[in-house]
Amino acid sequence: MGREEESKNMEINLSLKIDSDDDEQGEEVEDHDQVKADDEKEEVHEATAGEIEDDSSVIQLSLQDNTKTKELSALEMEMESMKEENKVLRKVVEQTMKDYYDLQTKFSVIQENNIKRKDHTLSLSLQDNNATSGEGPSRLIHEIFSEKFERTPSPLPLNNIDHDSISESDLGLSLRLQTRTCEKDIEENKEAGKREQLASFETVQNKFQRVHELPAGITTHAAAYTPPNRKARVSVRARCETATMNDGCQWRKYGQKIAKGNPCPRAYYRCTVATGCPVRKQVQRCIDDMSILITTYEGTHNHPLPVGATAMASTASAATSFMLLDSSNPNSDYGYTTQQTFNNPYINNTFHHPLNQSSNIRNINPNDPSQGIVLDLTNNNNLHEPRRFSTAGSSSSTSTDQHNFSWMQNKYNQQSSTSSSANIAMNSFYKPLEIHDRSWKRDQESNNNNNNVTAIASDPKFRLAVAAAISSLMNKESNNTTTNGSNN
DNA sequence: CGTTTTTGACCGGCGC
DNA sequence: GCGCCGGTCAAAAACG
Repeated sequence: MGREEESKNMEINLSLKIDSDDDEQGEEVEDHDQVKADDEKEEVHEATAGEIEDDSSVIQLSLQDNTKTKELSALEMEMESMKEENKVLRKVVEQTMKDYYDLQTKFSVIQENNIKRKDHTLSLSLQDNNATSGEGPSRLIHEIFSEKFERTPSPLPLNNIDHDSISESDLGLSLRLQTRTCEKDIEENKEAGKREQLASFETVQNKFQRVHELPAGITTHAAAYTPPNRKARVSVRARCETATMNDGCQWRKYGQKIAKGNPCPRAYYRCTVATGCPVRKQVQRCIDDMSILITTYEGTHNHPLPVGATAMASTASAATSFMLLDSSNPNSDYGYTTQQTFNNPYINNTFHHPLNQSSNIRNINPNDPSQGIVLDLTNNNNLHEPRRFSTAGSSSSTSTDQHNFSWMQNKYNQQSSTSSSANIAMNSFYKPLEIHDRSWKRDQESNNNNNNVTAIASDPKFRLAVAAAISSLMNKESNNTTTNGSNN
């Protein structure tokens, strides 16, 4: 801010200088003209008087004329040279201003990149193709599927996916991998970095493939970069009208708090699929957009997950794969250097949250995507106007805000009509999701040089994970449709 | 009556 | 040492 003001001042000062110079110059010119005109008048007047009064003085006067003409021409020459000098000076000032603006632009770009680097979030979007028409995400998903089935001899028994029967329109889902990194740095380290990252990714991938080959063929790379004494975490942002996002697991609410900085209460759930399952999740509305639900998962399930939960786990695995890859990037801010081992023989849906080294895990603000990995299932292009609850009540049910959402109304209806949050329709999980083709295209263009995305997108394991995630979602949806249909 | 939710109390880490 | 704050506990209430 200070710098901006300073620059404005500089600009103003400079422009004032130029103006004043111009004015002075103009005044000088005017003065010269005035002098010239006065002199001429005097000359005429004097000459006339001389002719009338004394003929002998004519020679003297003509001599005076000659000297004055010489003086005038000298003055004109001087003016010309000054004009030239003025032009040169203007050019110098213009050049300086140009340089200044160039520097300013570069500085702002650098600053932006620094912010981006700090806000190093991974965004995975599962979106509804019906929301808009477009080609970007659907093209990727098509690519993933076609490559998966045509090129990669899949060890995966993805019986839910029929290559012939699934078209992108049928699927209605698309996946977008977006990373925000310092593009300049990436460009600079284009060649070396690419090779390094790919190499390190492959190395670690191979390493963990051997250890954590999942039954479904999905490999998690998450374990490597979870610090000790810190449970893996990931935040999922999704537009959701219901109180909680259905992820296929059974959860029991054990607490609710109003966290600082967000009037929306944060709900604490623990997994009840199996006794002693250490997985917790926190659910909180986004303060900026109340339609967005931020779900933060923590820990690792000690039991096989339901299909719907597997979808989320797979997606998270894909995301954590990315994080692993990105952690090999020296530019990365992720501070993971240590390991956490898993006992889970089924699904490692370990979610990662790259914490600030000095921060305690409990200080994580789910609203703060800059603090770690975020699975963003929202359409940021169509962010609604910020909607806030009345802070009068701690519970959303007491809110009298006119922007009440159906999830608020449904909250108790659902709770009363279902014995478990897992019974909430799966549709609520991804139905509100929207597409963002424009950003996709933009990202595609801007990420042409992005090694991470390229590496991830071309990674067969990632593709498998994505495919598995989508297949699980589809399976769940079809089950739900059937269930809903039978219920109705 | 069993299960789940609610909600105030409690605990522990952290900063001042 | 104290207060703040996030997270958890557990008794009471609500629900099916």
